[in-house]
Amino acid sequence: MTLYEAILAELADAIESSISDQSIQIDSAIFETPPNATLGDIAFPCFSLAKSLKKNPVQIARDITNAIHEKTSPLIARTEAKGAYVNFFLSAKTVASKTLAVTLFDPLHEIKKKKRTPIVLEYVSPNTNKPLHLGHVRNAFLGDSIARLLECTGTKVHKTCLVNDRGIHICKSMVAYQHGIKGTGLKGQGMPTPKTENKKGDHFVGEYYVRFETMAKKDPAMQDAAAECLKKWEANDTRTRILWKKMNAWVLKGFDNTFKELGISFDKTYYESAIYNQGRDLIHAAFKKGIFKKDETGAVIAPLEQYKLPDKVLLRKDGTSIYITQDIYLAYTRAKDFNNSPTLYVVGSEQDTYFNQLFQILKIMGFEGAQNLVHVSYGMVNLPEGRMKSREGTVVDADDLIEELKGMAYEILDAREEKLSKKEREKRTHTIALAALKYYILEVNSSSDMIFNPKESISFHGRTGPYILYTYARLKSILRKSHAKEELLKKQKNSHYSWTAEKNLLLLLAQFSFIVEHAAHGHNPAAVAKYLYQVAKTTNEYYHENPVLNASPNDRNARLALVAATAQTLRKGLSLLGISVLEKM
RNA sequence: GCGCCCGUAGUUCAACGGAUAGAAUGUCAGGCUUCGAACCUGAAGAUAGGGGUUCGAUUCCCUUCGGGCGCACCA
Repeated sequence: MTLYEAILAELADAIESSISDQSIQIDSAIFETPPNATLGDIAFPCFSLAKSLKKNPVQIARDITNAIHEKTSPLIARTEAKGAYVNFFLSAKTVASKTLAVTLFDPLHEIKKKKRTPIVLEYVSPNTNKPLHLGHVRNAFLGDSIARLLECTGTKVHKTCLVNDRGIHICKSMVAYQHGIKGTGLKGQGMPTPKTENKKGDHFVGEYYVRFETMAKKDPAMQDAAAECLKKWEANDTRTRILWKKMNAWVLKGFDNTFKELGISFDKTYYESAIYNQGRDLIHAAFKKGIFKKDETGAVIAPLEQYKLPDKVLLRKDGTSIYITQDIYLAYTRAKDFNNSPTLYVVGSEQDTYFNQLFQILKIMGFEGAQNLVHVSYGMVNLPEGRMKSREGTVVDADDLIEELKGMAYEILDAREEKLSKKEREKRTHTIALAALKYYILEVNSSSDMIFNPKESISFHGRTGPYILYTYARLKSILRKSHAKEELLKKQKNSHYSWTAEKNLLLLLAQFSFIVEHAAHGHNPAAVAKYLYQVAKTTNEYYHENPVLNASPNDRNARLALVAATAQTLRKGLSLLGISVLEKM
């Protein structure tokens, strides 16, 4: 049980003991936060009791309020009935001692003690023909944050990536690269490389992909050349394979750099080229059992009409495999690799139908873990003018975006008096830039589409990552100037907090583990992001009004403890979003 | 055509079926001799239209209009 749940449970007990019908159980989930802090700290709506008690909910609220008094629980300072609501005003002192006892030490201690089943996560899964773009960035941040959330609840997460490193799209880059150059040796002496062009490998290859598209518009033979290249690749043609390997290596090296910049890592990477051909036996076996059918052309299909899904082709009429063939195979492989752990696929919502098909097919094939596969579907990132289209050059490149944000952070840092070492300046610009981007993306509910306006969207003011970083840095600054010992602050948990300003912040801090657990369970980093903004905003309001260092000695220590607890919560919460903090900024 | 998703301040985002629909940004008006102004205070500003269900609807159902995404022997 988290701290906040314990508080709610205590209120639920108080309500239960105040009503005559002892058989009624109060579910703590129905407590609410009043729309306005002046109404109370926690609200209990009485509508649900109206039926069982056969009374007007307004009257019930009045009765409960009359029956609860200060002796009922040390947590409750007073109660007020307002309409059908019982509004609880909590004792600041009790909330403070409960909250600080937890947050000053380890805010998430309670929830990480539970033993939970390990989980496999698949995310990002890029193609190796062009650089990563904003869509991949959303995917990467979501997957990474979901992994962090699950990990902090005590769940072991195996982060996996499926690299789509073969197919016609890669062949297009290869064809464009070779175009017009005949007779070069196997090692490609004299050909441009990322090194000779001084370009990141994925950008280098991506340019050839773009070049292919422009050339193909004028010369239809290019498409045939790409198809020919794919055939050769599948036939294991040496020259083709060597070039493919070389270009893939460039791209993957580029990806590594970008992932490193983004702070993303994987435990295991699967390559499509290594598995794409291996699902056929599974399909054949299932076909023999009569689970799948052949259509009139001879292709193997999964009939899914009874599940209200479109039928799905599993093997081409020539017997070769397609994308889903390997995904089926991968499900079995991964189950073996990770001991049948439940699997989360973090993939865009445009593939909702595809994953319904995949999971249904695995189910009818009798795949053991089929019930434990979840498509974590996230919305598209659109531009103000619509969808990002690589052919029209409207994609937002991940590397460019990071550089632009770093530039903005640098300008602000540069405008300050403080002289920084090169290393420190780089650390700060990077941290601030990534905080802005991660917060901007994670703060939106993941299932929603979002619009990204490159010119206006990212700012460092208001509801942003840098705002929260800034709040943290100021808190740390206060703590530094106080010269207070940590041990001293930890003793402050029993201080007398009686001011409403502190209580707002304390109540928020009390909710931290509660919020985190729900966010982890719901695969929903946005809940944490929103919460952290609330904490930062409340903190700013608080120390703007209430001096800490210049307060009376008793208040000073109590307030310093609150500052320490808040900083701790912000740091921990940000880390769940993959955002690092700065002690100074 | 069939299926899924979405229409909330100028803009970008919130709101377990619950109290006066919240923020941010932009606009306007204020606040640095005061722990860091990447901050704080205040003002104006919104549920696409029409029906229903409910004590109560931004939320659920029907419908109209407007967007997006699927319905590949592409990956």
